[in-house]
Amino acid sequence: MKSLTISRLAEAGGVGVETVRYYQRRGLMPTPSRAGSAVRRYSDEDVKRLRFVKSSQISGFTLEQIRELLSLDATANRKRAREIARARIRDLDQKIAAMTRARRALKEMAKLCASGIGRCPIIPAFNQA
Amino acid sequence: MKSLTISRLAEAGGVGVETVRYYQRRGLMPTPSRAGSAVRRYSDEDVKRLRFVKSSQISGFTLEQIRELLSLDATANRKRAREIARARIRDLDQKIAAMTRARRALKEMAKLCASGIGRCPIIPAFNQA
DNA sequence: CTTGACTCCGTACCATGGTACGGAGCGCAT
DNA sequence: ATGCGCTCCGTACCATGGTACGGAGTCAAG
Repeated sequence: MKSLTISRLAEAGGVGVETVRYYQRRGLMPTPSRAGSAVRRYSDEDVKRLRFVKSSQISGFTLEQIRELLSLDATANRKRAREIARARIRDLDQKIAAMTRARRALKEMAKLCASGIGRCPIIPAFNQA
Repeated sequence: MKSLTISRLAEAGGVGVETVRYYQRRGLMPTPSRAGSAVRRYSDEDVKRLRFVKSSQISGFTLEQIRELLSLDATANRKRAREIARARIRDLDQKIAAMTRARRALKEMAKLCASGIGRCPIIPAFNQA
């Protein structure tokens, strides 16, 4: 079960060893007991947890929000869990909407820019999109 | 034309005065000449520029990337402008995809969580989505 | 049983994106 | 003309999310 060293865990999660330690200090990753040995060992569950942290980060969540989401996995308070999930979904919807507008604006700018009429008008493209 | 004080500009852009000054230091906002007076004045164009910075930030661009995008507005190098636009669109697509997956996972978790079977399984929800 | 790689932990340092502070000067209304 | 609030500028400080360093200990292959 717990067979990975920290460097293997980090490798599997696509982060550095120092980053894993940082996540431990922030309460995002466990610090397993040393179980007789002098080194701590990690499981595949820990790899999944680490990957969860990474993908949540790409979605723009702060480490604190990710810590909160992870705490839901083990919570008995379903009401709170659903509230938090709803709040994060709202955040995502707003950001996705902003990015979709930005994407449209960049496309529009590239088109006008290619047409060769005047300059590459990025500010109006955004402020209208 | 240039009639706004810095505090009016900041207000119109929804940021603080110190933030505008910071953007000036970072080359994102102009530092207009004092034109005889002791205070610098800003135009509606500057307000638009400031709003552009703000909305680009929500889309996850760094200030450096935003500075680059702003520089396109005045550039004659259309090829470079289109390349940069394409790069930023790729960034957006990746982030939008990640966020869409995260949204689906949160929805799924909320559903399972509401059903009352077992816990609120957030990690598997993400790692499958 | 040594040697080289890895672990552990504390602490320091870094970049990004601000926010706050403080002194000096200016400008407008009373 | 005087005061209140704003401006200007430099500098300091802050939170977030790492990254680096250094010393002591450990493990495992030769």
